[in-house]
Amino acid sequence: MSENFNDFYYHHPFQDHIDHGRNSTGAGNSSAHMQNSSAQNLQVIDQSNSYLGFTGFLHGGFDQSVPGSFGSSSEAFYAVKEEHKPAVDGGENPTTPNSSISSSSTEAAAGEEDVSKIKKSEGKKTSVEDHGEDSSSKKDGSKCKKKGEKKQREPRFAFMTKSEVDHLEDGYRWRKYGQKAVKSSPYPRSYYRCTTQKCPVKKRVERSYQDPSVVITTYEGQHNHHLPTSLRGNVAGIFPPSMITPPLAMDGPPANFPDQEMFVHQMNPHNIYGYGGGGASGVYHQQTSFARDNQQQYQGLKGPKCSKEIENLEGWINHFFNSEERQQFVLAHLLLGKAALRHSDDSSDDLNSPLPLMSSWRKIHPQISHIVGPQFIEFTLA
DNA sequence: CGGGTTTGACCTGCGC
DNA sequence: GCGCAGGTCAAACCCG
Ligand SMILES: [Zn+2]
Repeated sequence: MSENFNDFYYHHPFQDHIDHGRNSTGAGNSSAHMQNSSAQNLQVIDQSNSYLGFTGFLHGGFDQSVPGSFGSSSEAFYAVKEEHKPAVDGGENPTTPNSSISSSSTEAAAGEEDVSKIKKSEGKKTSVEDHGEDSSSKKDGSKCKKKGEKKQREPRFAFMTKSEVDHLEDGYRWRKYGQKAVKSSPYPRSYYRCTTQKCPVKKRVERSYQDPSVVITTYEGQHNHHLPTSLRGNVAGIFPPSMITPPLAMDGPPANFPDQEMFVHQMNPHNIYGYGGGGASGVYHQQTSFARDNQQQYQGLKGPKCSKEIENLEGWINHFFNSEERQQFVLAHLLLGKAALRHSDDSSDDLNSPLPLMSSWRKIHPQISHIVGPQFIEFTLA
């Protein structure tokens, strides 16, 4: 009952020296086949309230008609957050889901270590080992950076997921290539790279030091291949095959997709893993509801106010929905974001009613097939 | 053995 | 220039 998640509030100045011991690092369960740790732990997530917030935080994506003085460079920050509680077992016990969207005007300050600190250069590796014979120095700093060929940071997508498992299964295979201690956090950050050859995608995984139950996964880059067949089954049930296929088929997505995105998302791993069963239709199981009284807790969250943001979001939702884009997570989050957005913006609706109403979701996106219970929605993306 | 994880060294950008 | 912090590398391990 102790809702200690009020600190979800993203970035935080660094003045918390929470160096209480060090969490046992990697936790080791990073086996490619998640199953093991996925299911059991999620039970832990037992909040008494549910809420969802959406934060639109962009800059550079399009004219900064957004009031607040956000970010600094061309960064965008979106945050969708939701808390849920496994009210499933045995059926559902709707606990009077309140609905509300937190929207404060705080400079969301993109996650300090996640988004804002993205540096531009990192292409240091030199795959050309042409040096002479000696070259005793290992990697040596003499990297011949190809002129202006510096790889710029690609879009990043960060997800905050409430989970006991550090490394969440997402359908792709990853190889860990590093781990570092995070500045003011007892938890380490792990670096992974997609094992598919030639695929540039990387991701970082770290546990929030503010809320240890939350895992922050940051993806960088786009896969240039489809999901490994071996693992496909695990997510096939979540997203339609059409979204797991060729990426390059993009038909000109809205040009204003933010450079970086931050999604604060909390979902039940159960939905992801345990869902593969179906495999037939793409279903994204998401529990959602709103709690208005939590509102003030999220000063860092705010709903988008300018219609531009909405259009932008809309454009992307459609894009990901219609194209072969396989950013399933992105779509899921965009939908969630839109839902939140709609709710906050459209205050004409009674915020007291739970969002999970067919009519509500229909408005958000027509393709959503049906809803399961007041706190559980089922997006059938097909 | 092949493929993934560990883990300390090494790089690099940045602020002081 | 130094030191810090985020990122990478890669040799040493681990494990099926
Ligand atoms: Zn990949």
